[in-house]
Amino acid sequence: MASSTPPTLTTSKPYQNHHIQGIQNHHRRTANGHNPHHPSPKVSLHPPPPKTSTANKPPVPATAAPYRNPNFAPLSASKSELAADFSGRRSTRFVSKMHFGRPKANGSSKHSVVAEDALHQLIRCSGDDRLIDSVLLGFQSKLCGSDDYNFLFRELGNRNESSMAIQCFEFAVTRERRRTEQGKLASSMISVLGRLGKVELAKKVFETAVSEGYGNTVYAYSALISAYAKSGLCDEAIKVFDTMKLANLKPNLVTYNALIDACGKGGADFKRASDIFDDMLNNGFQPDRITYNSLLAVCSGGGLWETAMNLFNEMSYRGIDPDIYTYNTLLDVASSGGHMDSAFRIMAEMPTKNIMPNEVTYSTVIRGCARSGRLDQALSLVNEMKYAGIRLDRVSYNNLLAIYASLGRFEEALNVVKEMESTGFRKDVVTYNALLDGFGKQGRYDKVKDLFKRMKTEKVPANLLTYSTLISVYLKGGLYQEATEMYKEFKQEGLKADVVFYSEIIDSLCKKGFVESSALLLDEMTRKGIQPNVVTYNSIINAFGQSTDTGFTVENEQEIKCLPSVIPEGDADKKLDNRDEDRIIKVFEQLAAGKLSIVEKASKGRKEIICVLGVFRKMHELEIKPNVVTFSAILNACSRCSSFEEASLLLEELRLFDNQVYGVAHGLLMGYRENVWVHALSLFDEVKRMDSSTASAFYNALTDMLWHFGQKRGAQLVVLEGKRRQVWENTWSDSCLDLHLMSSGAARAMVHAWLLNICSIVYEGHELPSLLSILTGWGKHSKVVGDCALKRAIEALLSGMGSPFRVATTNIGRFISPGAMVAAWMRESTSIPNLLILQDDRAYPETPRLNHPHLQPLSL
DNA sequence: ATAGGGTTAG
Repeated sequence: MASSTPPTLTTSKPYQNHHIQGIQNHHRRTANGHNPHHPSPKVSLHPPPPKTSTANKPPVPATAAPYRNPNFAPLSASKSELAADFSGRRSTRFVSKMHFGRPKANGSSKHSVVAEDALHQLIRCSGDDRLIDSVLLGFQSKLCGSDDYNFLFRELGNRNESSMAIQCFEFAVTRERRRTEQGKLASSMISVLGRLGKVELAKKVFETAVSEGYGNTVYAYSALISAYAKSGLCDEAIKVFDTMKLANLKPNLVTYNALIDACGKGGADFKRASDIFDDMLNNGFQPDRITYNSLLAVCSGGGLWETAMNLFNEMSYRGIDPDIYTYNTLLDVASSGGHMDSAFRIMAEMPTKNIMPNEVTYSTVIRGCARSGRLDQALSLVNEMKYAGIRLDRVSYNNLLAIYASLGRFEEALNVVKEMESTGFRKDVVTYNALLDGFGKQGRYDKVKDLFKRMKTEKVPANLLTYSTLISVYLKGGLYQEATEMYKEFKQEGLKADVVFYSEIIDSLCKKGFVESSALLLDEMTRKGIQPNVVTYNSIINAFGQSTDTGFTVENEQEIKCLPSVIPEGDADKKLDNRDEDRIIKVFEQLAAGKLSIVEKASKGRKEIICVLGVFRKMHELEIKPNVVTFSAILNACSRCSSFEEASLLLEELRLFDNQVYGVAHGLLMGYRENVWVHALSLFDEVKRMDSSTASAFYNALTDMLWHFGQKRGAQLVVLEGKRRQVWENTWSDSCLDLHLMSSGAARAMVHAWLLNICSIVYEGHELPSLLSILTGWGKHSKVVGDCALKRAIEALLSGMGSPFRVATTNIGRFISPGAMVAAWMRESTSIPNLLILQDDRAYPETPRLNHPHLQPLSL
């Protein structure tokens, strides 16, 4: 396929990033691979045949077992890497997920009773180094070897006495003569520190051990790798691994497993993990269950559902039985990617394999349900869980109350809190943050203030998240005074802002229309050494053209410049240094004082595009990789442009970021549909690998943009392709059309196609169902300003055609008409089909050379 | 050496 690339797709790029290489690589592979392209993009107005999914069935091994079964999707498949790259999962996720000090599951500790004695005596002399040494001296002869010391290190660590643990370690290691025993002590100490998240201390112990001559063991290296893994420091773990090879030590299975684990916890691309896996195979190691479980965890971070399924199948092919970890991790991949039907199927399969779902299983799937809006299912799972005799733990409770709180169902949320407390769990910071967020989003500022006070009286310390939640709640509510107070308190507490903190403030300001102030903070965070990420940028790009009541001016124009790169570097630096200011405070105080006010609309548009282009420039400078959300945002921004010229400035950004996406968007926009359709299809293949809301958002953005600029037929083709791929998970039947997940452009294109289909039923002399209905919901998925109420757009469309559809009295998001009336309307006028058939404003004849046989014109 | 929780874009 696609060997002759049209010129639009080969334009050179300002910088080659992995993403673009990923796409190219991917295409090379799939072109020869086992996963042939969609056979025919022939457009039909009829619903596609039900998708026959093979993803869930284990492939049948072709012949006698090869070393690696070629039937399985290659582990090093670049498509996985691409999907991970493209989907824009948050990179900070794993750090926030860590919980250190989780007690070890296997309770078979090999320590002696004496060790427990020693522990208690040691704890009593906390803080007195000499006393500690004398206690240790007293026990020296009675403690038996590394098992006892391991116990001491771990227990002291769990009691927040890691410096005492290290003292014990030093005591033991200096009195130990045997190298191997010293080595064991060191590995044990390293892994204890690692588990506590004290990776720097672990590293120190390791380095000392190496220089003293007892640390050069595969165990010490593996322990350090694992320590980095637990802190999500994948790069560091890999560095240790490389050093290990240089030191002529052979990694073992545990080393490899720890390294793969590091990839998962560090949010690395799947490619990295699979390279390690390949290296492992090449060195003659057979992967075990933990290897696969760790690989599955990498999929979870990258949202790689297909890859996870392949791995799961590959496991059974190798005869490795899944365990509860396998299932829970697999469920995590499914649930976090929105594949809830698969999640339920897998969960139902567990008991048949004699693996019973536990509280982790349930909370994983419940969370997935909640995220994909399946509230009823989430709640019935909670009941199922209770019925099965699985007690809710802290995570489950917090999970559940967060679901209620986020829906504004506070009574139920508070009931969960009560139940949680009656079970013996006190409210923790997670509980409070969820409640604050929930009440805040509903504008219940009285409750927010109340809760925050309660938090203090109950001595639950507020953390970074608490403050960032509060600040953005107040900003979005226009309570600038309160936002300022919270920010001041946050600084007083000595908490450090991070990228998420800034991003949230930036987003809140954007949502209030203060795009330029946001750009200012973007500038400041960079200077303070906090790297903005793609989410930060996407917030600002999304804000482009979103009109709000509030514009932006400053009393002193010189004071604020939104285009950091335009200011000569030196000047800008000097400005900041001279004042040593905190711009957040400055912006907040201006807001509170009402000094940021409305600006003339015409000049606002111009200012904004300059500002956003400056933001793009900085994104390039920092080499921040855009993701599909960025692309959707750019396309949505195009839809908000009033002129083609303005839109092309934005499209140019798309081109600089990604030629394939640009090629498709631009090609369809310009009417080169026939030439780019093959590329469009392969782009849609990529998009379909993402979670469903990401995928539908992209389709929505692309169709809105095409529709906005008059390429209605192109928009329709995209929509039909999306429908074929079940992007919107919606129904299309002869009696009902469900548009509720679609943007207004996509929905309108869809309505045309659907009515045309109805028309053909009528013209063929068949009877229509007695009632036809079109569901719109509330149209929150369209980003086109002034066009954003899907319902209104559809209403206008339907009435404009003189159709008999009317809003249902029982459901304002639904248009209905008796089938007979629709049939009468269609028969009445011969011009209906012409009304329904969409045309592109710009269309070019097909280039004969690229005339693909499957690109036939749409026919009735 | 392996599993679930709270924060940012859509």
